Amino acid sequence: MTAGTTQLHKDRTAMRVTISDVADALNLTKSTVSRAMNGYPDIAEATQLRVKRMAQEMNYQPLSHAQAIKTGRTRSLGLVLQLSDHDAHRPFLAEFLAGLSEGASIEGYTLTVASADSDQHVIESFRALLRDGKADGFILPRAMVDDPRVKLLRDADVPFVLFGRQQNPEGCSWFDIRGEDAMRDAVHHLAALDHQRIGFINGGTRYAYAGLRLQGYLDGMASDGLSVASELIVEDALTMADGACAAKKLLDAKPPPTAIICATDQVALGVYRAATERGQAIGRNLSVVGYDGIQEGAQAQPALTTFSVDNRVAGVRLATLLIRRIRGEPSENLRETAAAVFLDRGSTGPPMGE
Amino acid sequence: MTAGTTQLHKDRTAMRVTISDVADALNLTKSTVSRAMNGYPDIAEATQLRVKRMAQEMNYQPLSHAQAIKTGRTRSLGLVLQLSDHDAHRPFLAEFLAGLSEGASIEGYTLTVASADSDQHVIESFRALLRDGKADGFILPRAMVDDPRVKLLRDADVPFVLFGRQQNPEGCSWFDIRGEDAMRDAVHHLAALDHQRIGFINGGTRYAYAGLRLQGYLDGMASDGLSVASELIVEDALTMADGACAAKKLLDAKPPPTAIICATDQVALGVYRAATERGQAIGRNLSVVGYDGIQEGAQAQPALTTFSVDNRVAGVRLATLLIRRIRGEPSENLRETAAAVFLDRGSTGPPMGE
DNA sequence: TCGCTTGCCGAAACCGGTTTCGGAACGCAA
DNA sequence: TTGCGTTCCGAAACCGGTTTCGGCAAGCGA
Repeated sequence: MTAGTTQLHKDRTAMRVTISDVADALNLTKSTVSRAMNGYPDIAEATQLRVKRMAQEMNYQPLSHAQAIKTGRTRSLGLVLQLSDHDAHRPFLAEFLAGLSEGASIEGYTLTVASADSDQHVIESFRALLRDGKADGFILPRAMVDDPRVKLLRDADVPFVLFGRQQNPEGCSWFDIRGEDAMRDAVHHLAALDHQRIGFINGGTRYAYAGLRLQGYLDGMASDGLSVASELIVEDALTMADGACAAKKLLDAKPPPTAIICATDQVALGVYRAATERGQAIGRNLSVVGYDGIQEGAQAQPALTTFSVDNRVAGVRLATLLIRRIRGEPSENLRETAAAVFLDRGSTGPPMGE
Repeated sequence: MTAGTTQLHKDRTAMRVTISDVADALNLTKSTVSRAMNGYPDIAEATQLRVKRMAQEMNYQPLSHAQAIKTGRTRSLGLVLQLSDHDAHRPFLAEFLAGLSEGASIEGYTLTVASADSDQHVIESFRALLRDGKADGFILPRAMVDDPRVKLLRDADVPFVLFGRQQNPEGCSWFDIRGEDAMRDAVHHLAALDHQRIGFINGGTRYAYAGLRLQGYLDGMASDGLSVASELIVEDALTMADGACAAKKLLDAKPPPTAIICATDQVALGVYRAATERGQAIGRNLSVVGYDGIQEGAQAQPALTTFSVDNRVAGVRLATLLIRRIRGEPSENLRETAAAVFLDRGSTGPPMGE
């Protein structure tokens, strides 16, 4: 009785099954069980099987912090959020976290989250988490162009994975969405509608994605035989307000663009605002394409045509990549990209001759 | 040389200062150092001081997972996010996390985050985190009316704190914003503008806050001598769409309300949409008051009058309360509430006689 | 002066694992 | 048979802490 097979034991450690329990049950020593569990070659295959089966049966799982004391690794992934970041990524955070913790838990890892409000504090967080063995490696959200986190962790030989790519790939692993492909596709989409003057509002230049997306836009324009006008390109727009401001500038060009591609949905919504203020009808007088797939875009009038990014999947992939990295796979084997999904909604249409 | 005082050690454990190092430096045994650090009474006060000073000087900090193996506690706070939750709380998440990890790190704790997509999985996450010593206690965001998490953790005698209050307070600690006061103040604000027919759209009834806010609304109406019309109250609106739907229902009442108080900003923005579709001008034909202080409210036209909640502070408070709870303080000493801050913006005005 | 408490600390066991080392048992060739 | 190399596992040390236990020395009263 009392056994409470799956209860949240009141009496703490009372009923944890330890490695010794398993060893006793098999008439082996704990050293043998340990080596069997960890796949050491000097254990007979039959024994290894017996041990693993029994462990399964007894529901034994080694205590991560007990192994950590010897191995130094505690089966947890570190994530340091940088808050001074404008709010752009906040809507993604929940899904991203869900993905990370899902990917982590599949392999028996957990996720440790810290936050910091400056580059300096991010570094300090890394150090503290490592020092205390609270993280075996790190996920770096929002890869930056000259990322100080990368420099640090690479030099220190600490495993990490980036959400986003890196110019100098040495020692870097990553998962990323091919934003450049999306921008190129956006151009094609608009060109197919007969747009000629297509503007581009890019995101924060400190982020690695900006360079890629700009290139995608340029490639698209070139491959469609469209000429690129420098006055139709604005860089470094982060917020909705930035987007509105940039849109005004673009709409003041002469001739103005008939379509604007935005590196982020936030910015695209800013374009909505600016255009609406000028009495331009989105999707008719002005076509807009965004990127990210944030919810506000779906609710805008008309719904924003955009490329949606699955941040949950990104989290899952990043977690599994990091775990493989921690387990010793070389970083160059651990690089993945995926495509964004085009959502053709209401904010594009053929250009209006006026 | 090479010492690399504060480097992110490449060579792993190589240079960690252990309890034995401190003991050697003082010509004491590690048992003495341990007891001194933990304030055992059988250590001379002078010795305790010497030890602590030396520890400070040598930058010694016990390895949490080394102590955990004996004590069972690992100095980390658990947070299990429930994703099936509609997206309402997502914008808050970043600030909330920042607050939590800030409050945690002040006391040398870290934050472990997991996620789940059902009540059942939440429970399993709790269990897994406890089992592996990944959490000494839990923060429970979004207190629910009959919260299964509370039942479980209370019975299991695991420390936890709620963001939100609980009807049956036994064993519960919490931090909460007094939404009922806000709703009451909203009524007063509108009554002072001469509104008589004031509608109320409440949030999800499964959440603990809904009951409180409704009561606040009712109290406010009563204390201002206004009569409450049941057709002007809608419960259980979670999303913007719900808000729009509820608003339509209210506006169909005869006579319709001249003002609507919403338990959340999300819902208030839904009211915006519904009202605008009917050609009602917010702030003129219809006054609206929200609650939460989300960013979209500030950008709406006109800016939404609301009560802003500081989720970062909430996180800090919750973390420190939980740590005190873990350290043994009785739960009834660990209950705090704070006021929301009224943001008088553009969405309210005197009722228009028509 | 003696015995007994009390204050303070060291010795050693312990926590739940990992890892090194050595040796028993076995197979096989000489 | 002996000798030798493998295969496989047990014994024991170890990781960095905590905690129990016991003993020494000082302090105290008789």
